[in-house]
Amino acid sequence: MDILKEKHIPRATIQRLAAYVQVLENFARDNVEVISSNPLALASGVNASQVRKDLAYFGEFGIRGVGYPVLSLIKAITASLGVDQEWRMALIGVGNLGKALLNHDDFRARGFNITAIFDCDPFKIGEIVHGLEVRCTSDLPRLVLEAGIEIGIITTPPERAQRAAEHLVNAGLAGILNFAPARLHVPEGVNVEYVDFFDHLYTLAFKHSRQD
Amino acid sequence: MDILKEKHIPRATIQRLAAYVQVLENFARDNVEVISSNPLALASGVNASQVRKDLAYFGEFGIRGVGYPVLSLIKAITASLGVDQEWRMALIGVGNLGKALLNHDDFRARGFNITAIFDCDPFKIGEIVHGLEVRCTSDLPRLVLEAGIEIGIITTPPERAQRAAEHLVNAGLAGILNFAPARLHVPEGVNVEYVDFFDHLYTLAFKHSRQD
DNA sequence: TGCTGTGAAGTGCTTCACAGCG
DNA sequence: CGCTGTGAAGCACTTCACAGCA
Repeated sequence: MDILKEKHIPRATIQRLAAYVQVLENFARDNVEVISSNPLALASGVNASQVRKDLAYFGEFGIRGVGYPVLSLIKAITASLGVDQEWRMALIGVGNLGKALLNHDDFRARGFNITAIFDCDPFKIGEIVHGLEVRCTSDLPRLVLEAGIEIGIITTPPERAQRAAEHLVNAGLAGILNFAPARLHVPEGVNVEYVDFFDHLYTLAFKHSRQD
Repeated sequence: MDILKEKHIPRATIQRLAAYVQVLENFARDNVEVISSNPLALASGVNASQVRKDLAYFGEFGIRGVGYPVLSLIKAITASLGVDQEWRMALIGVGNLGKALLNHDDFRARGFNITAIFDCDPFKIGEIVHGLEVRCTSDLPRLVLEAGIEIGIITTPPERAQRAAEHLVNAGLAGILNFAPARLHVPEGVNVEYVDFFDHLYTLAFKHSRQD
């Protein structure tokens, strides 16, 4: 593939690549050295052509007649997505969910570090959670610059989510992971990802209602 | 629309309906009584035709020349999705994330109740978390029947997620919300929804890498 | 020979454009 | 007149089918 031609990559492809990494890591743990698109597709729950097309967006990682070397494929995918480097994140909203995410070691293990935490509740400011001091959101711009933060996480109640987003945008962040059940309005160029448990619960409830 | 004709409804539509409910609840809070597809679309971040088409899958809820009555539209959507009733859920894996979800009052507020919790760590069994006793997974089938549980939540580490899924399927559950970073293999007819934080983080990282 | 990489065909979701109704 | 509801057109993603290479 022409490396100069920045082809559009479907959002669904990115999501599947994340899944491939998961299953490839399992194969690697079981000392599988080479895998072809078929078993990889089976384990990921998708079509084999889909796997090949997804991977081909980023380069030619396979060996014809053989398959894909597992370890180098993991590296190729993570490098293509830009997740082979460290990412620093700020979290706004140190409630139950925020605290759980701070204790969730998987983030750090995959290179996503929460390095600063914020809350606008004066009773929380100064508290130490998981080794980090809770700061006032007014300190955000300074800390973003000092700590090289690139992604913001919102774990506030829904009614405070929009304000939190504005704080993050004003501090210069262009990527937001929103756990609050609210739609955010942000300027062009700022990316928001919604982690919405109710999306998923509603889907399950709907399918359950229909099946019986 | 013909109520007898069970048209296929796109998965994306269900997700958007969950978003519409969120923004409609905000409008209701601000005492907006009627809303047309345009502002609803704007607030939800989608196209106005999309809104109308999504709603039309389930019936004719609008008044031509006027718009949609906010309160009755919320009721119509939740009823269509089957989320106007109580849903009972079992949770497997009482770690940090599991405990955070137990403390997350929004679930209960929207009719999704976690009524039984399980872990296979013998040190955790018997512990009381958020008013519920941690049980051994061997008790699952009995409690599912007794408590009328319909949805299972997996918050175990990834290597135990598949076993947890098998416990849930064996107990007769057909809906699983999986928070573990692992793909699950389940029989036909069982629905799995993946809440994968890394999906979203990878997407943000990828877009960020490309934009600069 | 076997499996990748990829144009072409197929499918399904989204957007348009307007008829229809309050 | 304004906004909904909807067939038709457009667009994007998925799957097929096979050429091409190890």
